[in-house]
Amino acid sequence: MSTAPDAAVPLDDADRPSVPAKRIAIGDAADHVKHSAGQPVEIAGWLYNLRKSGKIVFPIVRDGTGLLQCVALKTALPEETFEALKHLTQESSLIVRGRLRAEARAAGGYELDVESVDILQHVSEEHPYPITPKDHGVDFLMDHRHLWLRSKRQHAAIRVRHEVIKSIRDYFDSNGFTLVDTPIFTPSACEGTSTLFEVDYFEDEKVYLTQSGQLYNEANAMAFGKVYCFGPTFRAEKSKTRRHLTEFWMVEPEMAYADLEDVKRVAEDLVVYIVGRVLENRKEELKTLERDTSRLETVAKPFPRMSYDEAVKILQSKGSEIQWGGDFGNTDETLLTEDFHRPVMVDRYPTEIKAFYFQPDERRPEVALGVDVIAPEGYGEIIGGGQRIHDLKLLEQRLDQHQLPREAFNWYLDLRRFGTVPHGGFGMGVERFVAWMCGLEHIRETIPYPRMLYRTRP
RNA sequence: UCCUCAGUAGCUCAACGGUAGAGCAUUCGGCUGUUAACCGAAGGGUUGUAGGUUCGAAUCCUACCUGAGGAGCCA
Repeated sequence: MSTAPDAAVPLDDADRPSVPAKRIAIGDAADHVKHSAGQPVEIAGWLYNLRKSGKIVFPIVRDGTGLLQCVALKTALPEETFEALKHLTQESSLIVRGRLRAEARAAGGYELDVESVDILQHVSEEHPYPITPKDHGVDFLMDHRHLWLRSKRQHAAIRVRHEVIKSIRDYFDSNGFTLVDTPIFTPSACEGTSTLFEVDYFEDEKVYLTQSGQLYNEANAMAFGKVYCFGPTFRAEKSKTRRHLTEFWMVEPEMAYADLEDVKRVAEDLVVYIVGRVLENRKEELKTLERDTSRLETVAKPFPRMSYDEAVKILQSKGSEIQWGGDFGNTDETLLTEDFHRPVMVDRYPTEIKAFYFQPDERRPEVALGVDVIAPEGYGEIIGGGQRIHDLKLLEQRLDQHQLPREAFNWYLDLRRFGTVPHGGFGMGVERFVAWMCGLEHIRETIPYPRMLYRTRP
């Protein structure tokens, strides 16, 4: 379709309305009724569902901004128009014209009295739209993800995602951060731990899809002071859980002249800001998703803070098998947050289980100045970050300990040779955040086209 | 990679060793206020694949394929 959104669609003369109708979005229905009630309007959309009863038909139209019930009366319309509407199939594309009014009996509160209709495409009866208003299984829905996005719940989740992303950008843009994007093709592992997707790069060369922009972020922070990058990230781990994707979006701020406490302050501030924006601007979507928003309204500063040492003690007292030195499993994370209605910040993890670039605590080198923010309600780690090593000697030592090739990190070591300063930052996973906002069981519904262990289509 | 569970009509499921069935979707008919509308009728099947047990297998057994959930790893 090359038709521009506002272009007029050719009409048969018989159907041409006597008064030109103004194209409006369903989302603006309330506004229209308030200010221009009685004026003819047209809605360009798709048939969501249709109920009929003899001489009256109720087509429900969606246009991407909402759903609108229309009413077509046999007595008020030409025979062909009424019959065409009566037999219209799900997801057929159409433009309806008529008068809009408030109507308590219609879902959404507004209703359009149909005066004329253009049907752009009547979906064939031989191959009807596969997603019916009844229940479907996950496998079937995932195979039809390109169509599933038209459904109410999926639509709502993606709009919440949009709000989360926009508020992340707004937060950093209005707090002195510069967007400096980092490459997606990278020559080697950023952290040396997770598995990477390997890509053929012309003749003889291999590159990898980025698993974090952090190392480049550190260079950018030394150039701009406060920066963030925001893009897709790839992990070739064979994780098969409801919290994992192989391709996901991550925002990573990095600040020069910053320590662990600065990192914690920004992380907390950011989370509170996003939650506030979602609650303010996505009420309808959260309602569609049946999200209990009281669990989000309690998200305010300050977040409970604890050290890794304390967290281990709490977990042990709650019956966890965890020993000092181990990383938290998903059940551990849920246990840690169950007494709070806010995200929990845990800092000073064992240096052993953290990436090579984490700054060890001067007084206790066995712990690193890293912090994780764990979301409540079992949504797990949404933020991980901390203070980076700024001392050249120490960083070289850590590279050796991790058996990482010094040569590949030479440019990274330059950052410690030329005006090194304490600095830090974190990464926040967008999809886990959105899953938490929406109260979703599975992360796959938070991204339009999820890429998972055994699913790369559509 | 490991463990557990599931594949029956386009979809969601039932039938659990003895004639494969219902709801939705589709088609036809009825209904002027429906809310996943309702009522009546019709069409629609190599029960994931291959083998085995049995007089008889959707059902029991074996292997494989596909999917889901969990573990580990992580955001």
